[in-house]
Amino acid sequence: MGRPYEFDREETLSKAMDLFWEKGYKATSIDDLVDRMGIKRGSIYNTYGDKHSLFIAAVEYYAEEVTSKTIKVLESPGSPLENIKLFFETIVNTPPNRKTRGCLISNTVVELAPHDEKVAETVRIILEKIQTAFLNCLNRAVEVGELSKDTDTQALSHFLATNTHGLIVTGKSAVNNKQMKDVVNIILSTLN
Amino acid sequence: MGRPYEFDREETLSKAMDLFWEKGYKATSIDDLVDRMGIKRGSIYNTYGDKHSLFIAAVEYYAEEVTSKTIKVLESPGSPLENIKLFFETIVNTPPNRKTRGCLISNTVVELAPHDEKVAETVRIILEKIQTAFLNCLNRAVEVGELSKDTDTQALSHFLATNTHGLIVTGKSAVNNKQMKDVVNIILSTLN
DNA sequence: TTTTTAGTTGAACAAACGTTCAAGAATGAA
DNA sequence: TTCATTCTTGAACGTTTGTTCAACTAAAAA
Repeated sequence: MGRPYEFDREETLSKAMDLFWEKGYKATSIDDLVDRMGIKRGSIYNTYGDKHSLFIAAVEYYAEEVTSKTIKVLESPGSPLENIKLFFETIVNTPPNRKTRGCLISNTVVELAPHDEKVAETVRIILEKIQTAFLNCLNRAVEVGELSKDTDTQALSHFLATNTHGLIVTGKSAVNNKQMKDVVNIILSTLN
Repeated sequence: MGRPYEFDREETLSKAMDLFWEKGYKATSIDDLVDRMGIKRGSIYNTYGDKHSLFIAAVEYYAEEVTSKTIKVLESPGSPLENIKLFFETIVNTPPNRKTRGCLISNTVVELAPHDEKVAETVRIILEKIQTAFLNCLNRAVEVGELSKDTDTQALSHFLATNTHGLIVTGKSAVNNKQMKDVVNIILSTLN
């Protein structure tokens, strides 16, 4: 068996995720991670491998813990269009200090994905899940009669995914909430 | 007087801008800059100051050379709504290898602005210019009767700015063009 | 021609970087 | 108790990082 871990491997991964989310990949050093995770360098390498592997693990953990919970709103019972509204309201109502973090996935698409095929692939899978969640939600809206039968749900789902990115980036540059609410109203007005 | 420069200070700044645009701030080292700019370390420091100052100069140069040219489409005579259509078509029709670079301003908003007040302020001014260009264009659309008089052009301008960010981020993750065209059609459909 | 000014060059710097590793410590199995 | 296994620890590694600087070189001014 050998000596057992003295730390919770999920808890420390969650802390690493938080730090990467806040600072990005390049700006986060192993020293920073040691401080935040509360375990020594050796334990990080022994448990998660090198920095790159740890980052990918963090992104995947983010997808499981953060993204999939956000997506659940779209899958919940009740009015699909109301769910989409809630989804965007959640983004807009993120507290200012959290808003500057944006979303680890968007951040990674911008910072790392263009130069790192492994990361790009990891992120692509997650983005596809989000877009599929929008699509399913829109298709259900058609089914329950909230959208007309000739709606191009495929196109609309891409539109909503694009606006999700857009709002998250906008939110990073300390924009006032009224502006973001206005934008959300226009997004929602396209769903008729 | 002293010894004259042996290089064109604007040309080398343009090369630095290209590299920061491609790789981001943190991932670009002084060595990388020496290679790309074709001048020695000392000349870089002597001419532009440290890495941070050079980066801000590069962002400002980008605003002058790239952003303001893109914005000019919105200000050109003729149909304002047609100009907006051209603006978004330019984004969608960016060749794939260039598309992964995205936009230096968006990239900077995501990577650096949240942790660097100086950079954040530089970028904020540029974002405001873009948004104002949209606003002016929309107001002109109202004037010439392409939009009804009760249009909330302020809100719409924020919507268009958000979608610009969204499309640029989407374009970074090697998405197919058909999807982006679909999104642009929906964006344009909100202008009635 | 001499002096002053100012850009060029390459070596050098300390600090920060990601990574490795041998020694120590805690567990279950023999 | 001894052994094998495996996590913990802290020191150490070689690179890469951003930055500085003294020596050199080219032009204009005296």
